[in-house]
Amino acid sequence: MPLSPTNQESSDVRIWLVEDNSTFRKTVAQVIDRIDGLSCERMFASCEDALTAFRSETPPRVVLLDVGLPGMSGIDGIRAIKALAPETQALILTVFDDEEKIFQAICAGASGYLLKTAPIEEITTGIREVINGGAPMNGRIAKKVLAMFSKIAPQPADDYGLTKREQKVLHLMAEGLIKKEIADQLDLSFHTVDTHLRNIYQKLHVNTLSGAVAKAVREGLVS
Amino acid sequence: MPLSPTNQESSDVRIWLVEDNSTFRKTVAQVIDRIDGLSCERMFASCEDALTAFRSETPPRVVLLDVGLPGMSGIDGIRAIKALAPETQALILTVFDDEEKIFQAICAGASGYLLKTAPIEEITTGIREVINGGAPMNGRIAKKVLAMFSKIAPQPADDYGLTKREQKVLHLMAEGLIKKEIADQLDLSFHTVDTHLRNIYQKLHVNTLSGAVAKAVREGLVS
DNA sequence: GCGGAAATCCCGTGATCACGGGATAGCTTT
DNA sequence: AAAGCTATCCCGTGATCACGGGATTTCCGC
Repeated sequence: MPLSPTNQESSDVRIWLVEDNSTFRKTVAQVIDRIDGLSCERMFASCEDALTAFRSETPPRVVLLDVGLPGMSGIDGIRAIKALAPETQALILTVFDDEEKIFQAICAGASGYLLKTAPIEEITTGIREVINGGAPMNGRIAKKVLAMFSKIAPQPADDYGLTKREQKVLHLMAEGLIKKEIADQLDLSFHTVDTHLRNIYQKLHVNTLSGAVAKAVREGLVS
Repeated sequence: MPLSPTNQESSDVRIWLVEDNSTFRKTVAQVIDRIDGLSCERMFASCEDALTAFRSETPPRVVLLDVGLPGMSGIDGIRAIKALAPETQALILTVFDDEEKIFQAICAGASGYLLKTAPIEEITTGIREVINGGAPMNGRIAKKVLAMFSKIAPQPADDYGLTKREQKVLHLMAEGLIKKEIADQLDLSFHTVDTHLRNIYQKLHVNTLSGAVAKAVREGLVS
């Protein structure tokens, strides 16, 4: 005799699933439903269908998305879902583990990245993690995220020995001001600004204003 | 009767530990040694001591580092260790979970970020993970990493309706070329480049070349 | 097939820039 | 005290830019 007639859906964490492969979809749904406290409430075969539901129903706590969907991709799906329901945590569930996909998914607002090739329990533990404020990721994925991070983030960035004044001039140039305006703003003569600029050219090894500004912005020499 | 006289250190994964609190250091070492296949071979109270060993001995597979060490910090320690032994995986083990520390640690080359406040088993599972090519992170940390990532990375970025040709011109401008040079390179007349540039100014709402280039570089309109 | 956008080309003028020459004053380093 | 760097200022010239006018062709959508 069961302990309760099991009608506690109201307290279950609601989960939606977007996956075009019906076999895999059903398997995942079953696994989720078997977990206490989780309920795979809705399933969709496409982002378009899911978005319709997001527009008309109470959004779930968590949504699992495949990447390789017909029509709108899971990546774009995340973006759209996040726009409609920022509180919903989106988890990517896919076979792709290339940096490009991971990168795009994270930037679109994914809260985690699970691999279909992993044991299915990783999905349920992943869901638990994301509910607890975590960001579940397959180990290899996490490694790649860190690698990408340290790659894109830090430029030790020479300042090319620019003086304070030169930096200031360069900064205002990157704002689109012309020499005369900079001179006014810094309460200098036009000629002074001109001289500073010449020194900047020399130090940055450029000979045009656009080149200097581009280099400055690219390498973070200016705000 | 034990199955073997336990002298298989040679096949154990060697781990070093850098932690100034002697109590915690011994605890962690014990926990690690108790795990089959892991051996906490050396312990240090400072990065300086550890670095001496890194210079004279065979580097370990994994090194655990505290952040708040006297003398050289664990962050700088990672950088130094990675320079001496790029193959060694460095794990941060600390009480700090602020974005700045995490950020710096990752950029220094950390392979994971474990919290002292977490159950101690997380340390051993973390070591296993990193050995298997993963990047162990506390859930909250992982979340923060993703958040930072999507913040610093890429803006959806309007292209301001720039045409192909305009983009190309803008790109070359950001390389520091002058109109004449661009005209030559694209096999165009000077006047054409000039016209394109005017249209660019209009679309970007700027009225100087430097302003356009700065905007383009800042918003990723050009490579 | 007709309008519109994109891409191409042209002229001229006044503003701005790049860079060649300078110079002076203050401050640090030696 | 001399040397070196920074910051400031000045002149002039030729190159380049910004922008006001145009113009023609091609291609795409309706």
